[in-house]
Amino acid sequence: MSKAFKPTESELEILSILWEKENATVRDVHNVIFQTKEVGYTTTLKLMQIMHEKGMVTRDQSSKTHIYTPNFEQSKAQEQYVGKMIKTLFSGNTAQLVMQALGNHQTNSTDLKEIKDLIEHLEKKDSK
Amino acid sequence: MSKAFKPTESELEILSILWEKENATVRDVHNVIFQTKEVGYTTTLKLMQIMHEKGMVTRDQSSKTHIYTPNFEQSKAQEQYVGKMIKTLFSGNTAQLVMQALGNHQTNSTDLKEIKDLIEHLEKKDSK
DNA sequence: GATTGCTTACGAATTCAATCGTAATACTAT
DNA sequence: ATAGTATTACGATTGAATTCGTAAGCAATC
Repeated sequence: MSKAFKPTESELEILSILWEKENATVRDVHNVIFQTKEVGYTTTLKLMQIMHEKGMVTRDQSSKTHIYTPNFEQSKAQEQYVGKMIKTLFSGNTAQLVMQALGNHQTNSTDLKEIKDLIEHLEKKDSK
Repeated sequence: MSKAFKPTESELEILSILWEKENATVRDVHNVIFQTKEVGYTTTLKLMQIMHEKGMVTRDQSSKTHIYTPNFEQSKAQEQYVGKMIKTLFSGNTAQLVMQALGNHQTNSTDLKEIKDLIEHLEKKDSK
């Protein structure tokens, strides 16, 4: 089993911004968070410092304004959370999660086709 | 927007058991939790009492041993968590979540067919 | 070279989740 | 009835997450 990766709510929010942007300064991150949450700059700073201590992010401090980079693959987090979600929220029923996701969230036709291809691939595998 | 529903880790675990069983006593819930987690009975009790205070569960206290029932639809929780997950873990890409789920978790052929039907239905809708 | 404005560093306070011990209460079987 | 067992109630503790205030450092500008 790979190392347990268990960011808190706030940490996950910051990570998601870092994943999106590849890397970012505290100011960058704070600006995004501040759009939806009234929170002080030093709060964001502190959180990111703690994340650094925990090894969740790397930081380049060569210039005065530090630049943070996520230290975990987004895909790892995805795997973990999807698994947990299927278990605790969908009683292990993967198909139900899939249907819920597709039913409630827009998906373009290219992506739909891609999913269909995957399913057909799985069906073949299944039958042999 | 419906009321914010934000159970803690432990509360979600308890809810998932209640959803599974329709309703349950503290003992029932504790037995399940205890299989994977060394935790005292009164801890589970306390958690469920707090959940009751918060209105997350209803309890029938007509007999000495109370019976708890979840006060939120599982489907509501699913909706909310799936939405949040797509946003923070998949940068809004629903298809990616679907592929991740299908790729990493067993799904039987009946379910696969059902998903395919849904997709075809969506494609029709899309094109008109 | 003073002033202004960001930035980091750090400590402290606050809040909250989780855990458990103990006591009171009800139920069961002897 | 009494002893034994299971349940609820409740308070207290612990540890972690979150928040922010203040100080100190650095850089650009007047």
